[in-house]
Amino acid sequence: MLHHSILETLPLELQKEAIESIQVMRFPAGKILFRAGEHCQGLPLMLSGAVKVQMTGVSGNSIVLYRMGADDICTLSIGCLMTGYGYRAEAFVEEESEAAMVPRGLFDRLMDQSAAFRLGIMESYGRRLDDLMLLVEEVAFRRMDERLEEWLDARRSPIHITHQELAVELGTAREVVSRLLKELERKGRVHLSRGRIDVTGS
Amino acid sequence: MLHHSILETLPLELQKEAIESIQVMRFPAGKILFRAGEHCQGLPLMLSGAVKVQMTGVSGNSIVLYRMGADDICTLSIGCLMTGYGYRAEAFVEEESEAAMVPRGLFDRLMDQSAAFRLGIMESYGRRLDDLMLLVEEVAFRRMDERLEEWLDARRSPIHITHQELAVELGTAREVVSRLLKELERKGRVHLSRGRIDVTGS
DNA sequence: ACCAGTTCAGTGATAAAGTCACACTGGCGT
DNA sequence: ACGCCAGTGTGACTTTATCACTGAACTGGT
Repeated sequence: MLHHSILETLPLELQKEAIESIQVMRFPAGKILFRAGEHCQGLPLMLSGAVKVQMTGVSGNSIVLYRMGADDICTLSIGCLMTGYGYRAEAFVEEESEAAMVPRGLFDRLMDQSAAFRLGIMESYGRRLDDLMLLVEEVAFRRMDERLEEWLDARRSPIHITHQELAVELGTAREVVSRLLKELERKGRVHLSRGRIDVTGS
Repeated sequence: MLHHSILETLPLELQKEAIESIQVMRFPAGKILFRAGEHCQGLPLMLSGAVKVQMTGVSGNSIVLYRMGADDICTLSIGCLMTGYGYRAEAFVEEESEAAMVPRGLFDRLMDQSAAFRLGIMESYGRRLDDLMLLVEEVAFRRMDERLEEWLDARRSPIHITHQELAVELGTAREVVSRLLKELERKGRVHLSRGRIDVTGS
């Protein structure tokens, strides 16, 4: 049930407890894992799939902060659990995912007794910190046309996405994305249709 | 020697080891704790003072990411230690600071044996994550004039800072700060002189 | 006190990005 | 076939970023 997750590396005794007290949940694509303001219901340790975490500003604009994948633990949930404050961001399941929901007591015991688990936690934190630092730099200083082109080049055509969704990926306005894409189409780099972008390598 | 730091809460045995293997260092204001690209020389656990962490983009522009204060552990250093990569940011001492430099071995032992220490680490990580998420939102969506006014209102006049330094605080260009400040001066909100801003409440 | 060098600040011109308002269009359900 | 509406295109305007340059304020040396 625990696949190849970090939980498999636990000493047998702990593993037994883990299997008893952990609930493995399966989330379909499109599901909302949590919303801003909600309180933490347990610590998701991702076993498979992909979840994007995004935040909505006071202005109503949103931006994708980072993504979680297998073996990531939701660091935001740890924070909520510790402080008792609600989430500041929201999480969407992008690909069907499985997560082990670790209860508080077990989390504390794992932190206490498994160096491998601690390492996993710190790696998750490290990745998040890194992702966010890079994002700050991007948003603060890089040009939108460059960022858009990189984003497009990083996936395989055809890309199924609306301009609005793409704007949230980049943290900008829908109109900006529409205009930049149109410009790329004029240059022959892409072909646009409703909800779809074909990148024509040339 | 360890003041009121988290290290005081350790069981006696560990505290003894800590006192033996930890070097308490004192950094004068202005000192550079580390630069981008450098490798980690030990884990600073702040005992007092204030350190700002900032990052420089490829464009050459810089932005202040967050600040560390008493009882913060440098999460960036943990990351460097774990991964072996160099720092992605640089750290400047703002106020004379003291930090306990925790060697790798002791860090592992503390993580293993002290729940309080683990909690401290997770709190530091949580604060950093929070700071960065808020910053992303600010930089991506908020107006510069508002952010500047808030920044000014959050300190007490007179403020000794150059426009360039203030631009790094906000993650923008020096000219933008100069123009916005001039505008505020026209409105009678501030009085400007070289390296100094007087906020005239009105 | 004067000068040279350097840092800091101000500003015009222009480009990029964000905002607001509104028109158009492709696809879906009835 | 029609209406509906999410998705897209675009003009007009504002805000922010960038480039290039000027001048003012401080520094240290003579």
